[in-house]
Amino acid sequence: MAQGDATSGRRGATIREVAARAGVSIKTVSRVVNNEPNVRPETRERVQKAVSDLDYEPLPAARGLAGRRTFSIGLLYENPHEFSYIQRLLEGAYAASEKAGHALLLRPCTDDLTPAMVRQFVRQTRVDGVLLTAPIADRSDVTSLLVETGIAFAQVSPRETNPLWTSVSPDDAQASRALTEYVLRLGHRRIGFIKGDPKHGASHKRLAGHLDGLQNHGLASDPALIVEGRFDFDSGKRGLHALWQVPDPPTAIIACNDDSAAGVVVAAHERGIGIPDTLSVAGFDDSPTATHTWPALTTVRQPIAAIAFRATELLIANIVGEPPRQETFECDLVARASMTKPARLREIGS
Amino acid sequence: MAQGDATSGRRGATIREVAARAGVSIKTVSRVVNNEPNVRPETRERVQKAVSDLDYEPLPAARGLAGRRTFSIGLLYENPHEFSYIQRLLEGAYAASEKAGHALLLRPCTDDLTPAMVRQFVRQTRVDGVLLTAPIADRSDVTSLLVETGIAFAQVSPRETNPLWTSVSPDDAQASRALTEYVLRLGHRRIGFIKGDPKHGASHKRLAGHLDGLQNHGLASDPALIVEGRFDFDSGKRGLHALWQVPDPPTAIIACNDDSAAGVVVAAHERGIGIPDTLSVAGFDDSPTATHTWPALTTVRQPIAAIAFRATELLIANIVGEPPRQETFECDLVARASMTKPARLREIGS
DNA sequence: CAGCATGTTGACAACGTTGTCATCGGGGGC
DNA sequence: GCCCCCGATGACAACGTTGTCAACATGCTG
Repeated sequence: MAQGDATSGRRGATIREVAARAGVSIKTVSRVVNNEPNVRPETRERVQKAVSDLDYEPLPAARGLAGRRTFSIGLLYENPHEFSYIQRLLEGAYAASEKAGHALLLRPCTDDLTPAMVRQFVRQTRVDGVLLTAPIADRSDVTSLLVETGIAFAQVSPRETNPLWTSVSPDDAQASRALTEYVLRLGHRRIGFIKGDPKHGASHKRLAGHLDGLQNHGLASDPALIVEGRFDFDSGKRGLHALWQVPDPPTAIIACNDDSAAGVVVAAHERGIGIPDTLSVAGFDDSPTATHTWPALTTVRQPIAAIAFRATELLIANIVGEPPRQETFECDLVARASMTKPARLREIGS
Repeated sequence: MAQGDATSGRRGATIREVAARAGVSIKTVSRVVNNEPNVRPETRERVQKAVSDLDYEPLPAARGLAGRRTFSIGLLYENPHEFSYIQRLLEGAYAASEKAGHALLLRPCTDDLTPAMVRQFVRQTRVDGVLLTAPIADRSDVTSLLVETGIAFAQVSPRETNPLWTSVSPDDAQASRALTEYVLRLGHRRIGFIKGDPKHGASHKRLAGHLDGLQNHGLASDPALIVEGRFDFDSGKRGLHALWQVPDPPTAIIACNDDSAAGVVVAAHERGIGIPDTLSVAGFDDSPTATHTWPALTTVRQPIAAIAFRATELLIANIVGEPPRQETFECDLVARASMTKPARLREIGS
């Protein structure tokens, strides 16, 4: 099977030829190919041999026409700030699709996405289901449309889960709490926080986790230390400027993703603020950016490829009748040079 | 899913219903929908009205089965170092696919891609054609396979063009020459060059353009100033270390992409080399990285979304019988803070 | 005015698979 | 020993569209 097939590579074998070679009806071939029950093991084996002998591959168009399934799923995503995020997501989604023999259809979106556009995509492609990635996963007009039209879907990193819908998310709140507690353990007491894009559920969860972490250590949060952001580099720069104007400024800043953390680092350089000497910085996502800043960023690694893989698996399972599930993945703290003990503690030794 | 009940609008109109409403045969509807000639304008209009009244959308599966086309194209790409590159490429390819009413099927690849894998992808999905992005565009085993099996394809940024094949590329050599001449005009005479991944045609073209630029100014290239690289951040760091060991080190470094240029910048910081005071740096691609380093990178903007858009258009045109074409896009120099005149010239004024 | 090319339209047969239902046998309950 | 049930298999009709080819109308040529 390593070399080009002996049969004319032009047109593939049909189910009829397989059936003839195995000495069974086409229906039986169909059963074997689709892993249906009620086929004698001996027959199944014979058919499988014929299939591989002829290098038979069922024609998706014919399957789609005769059955109801197209064996393809759509992936809706909004052009994100961190390109590596969507890239790893695609990787995971593709791997799961391929494993299940499904095609992955792309549908890049912008923030002016309307339900009508989703409807057209679905009607045009006839995908069996769609993967909704954040922040589209939280568009209730989109989910309503899909529920109404009976199209299966799975949410990746939605803000809220719904027991009737399939969803897979990182445990953002927990990860953020752990990061905050790590910062506190290093000795920081004034911690700035730059929020993420409010459209993304992750932004809210990360803030909530941060506040939890502070509370766990008996600290009240200072509203002046929490500033707006939108997940982009400039947000980080603006965030630093805002936080540096606060009387008694922070000794550490947590930004809601690596891009904005990189913005903090660069803005700090521009103002001559030493990192991590004067200011420690951390981000989220462990994107390439995290290791390309100087110094490299302490961050939280999010297994987004695994999350997308699982979401795709669950989506396909749901399409074939499994009940919806909601799952959560743990994230890991990645300590790097951008964050150390505060100067106060370093000076007095320890 | 258990919700098989056909609520309103679940199932779209068929060509038969459209034909009945317009008072014509299904074949005529087919002609109108496919923009075929030989339909009276009056009839065409009547059919179009029926189509929009019923919100008719032809079923791809049925079209694929009856005709030969699936109205879908595959996109093969290798997980790149610069994620934004592939992201913008997807954007362009999607836009063109959508405009032409085609679906875009994703096929992420790794560097262990074999022709057999491509073959399986094509046979499984039955795409009408594939878009080969660099460096896969240069895999002669892959192009041979596609030629043999008669699958249309278009190359994005191949190393060499072939008059028989469709390809679209940036004018890397010209852009690189322009960048080098820009650096020379600033007054630099010792220019380091960090090569890109040799698998990519762009790497070779950028080097060639650089050498051309030097030659145009009557300068010989110093082999010690040209070092290996692979388009990644670490290449840039290694490149700086290597170039800094050269007696009479460069006052400017051109890296073959922004990621490796960012590596140069960070490595320089680590060694206390001031940028751009002591060393000027430039990259290629104008990725987000270019504005996220400190200082921001002088670079060459490559209109990759437009390139992908055009490649997709040409691919689809080729599928319907147009002859192959080879096109080139110009690139723009983007000057930023990472590159200035050499210190030598700044000190003596001007 | 006959004859012929050309434009417009429709009837019908594919296309390759799955869904439905019928058929055939054999094993177990009574 | 009879009957029923169920597992295994196949015949055949969809599924919704396009390709082929024939039929008919129209306008132009000679």
